[in-house]
Amino acid sequence: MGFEDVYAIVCKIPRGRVMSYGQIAGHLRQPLSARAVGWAMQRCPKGIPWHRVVNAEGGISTEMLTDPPRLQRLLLEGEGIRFDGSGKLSMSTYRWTPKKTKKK
DNA sequence: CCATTGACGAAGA
DNA sequence: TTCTTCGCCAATG
Repeated sequence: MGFEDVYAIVCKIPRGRVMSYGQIAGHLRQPLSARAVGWAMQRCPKGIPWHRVVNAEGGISTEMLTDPPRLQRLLLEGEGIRFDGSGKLSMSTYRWTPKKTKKK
């Protein structure tokens, strides 16, 4: 499983929706590789909607790591996503489930 | 080859 | 509910 697979899925996430690292790993048939997905995202090439990837709790994992800080949240809010008082979004509301690419 | 780390996550305490 | 531990994958020293 190459990072290309990860990027391919991320690119399919529609505007205003999100996916978690573990969810993406699951679609690559490797539900235990959430961390590897995170690694891939950290090195994601430009041009992909990286901000639509959040952790399983609906929280932002890049809060203090972007320039400027909280950039991811700003981008998501710009797509209409609302955050609660804990700085988290509702996964049940915004989670996106791509079609299973039948590529075993 | 082994140890450590990291945009993760589920299970325990 | 919050904090800690452990497992997993890929990359690095």
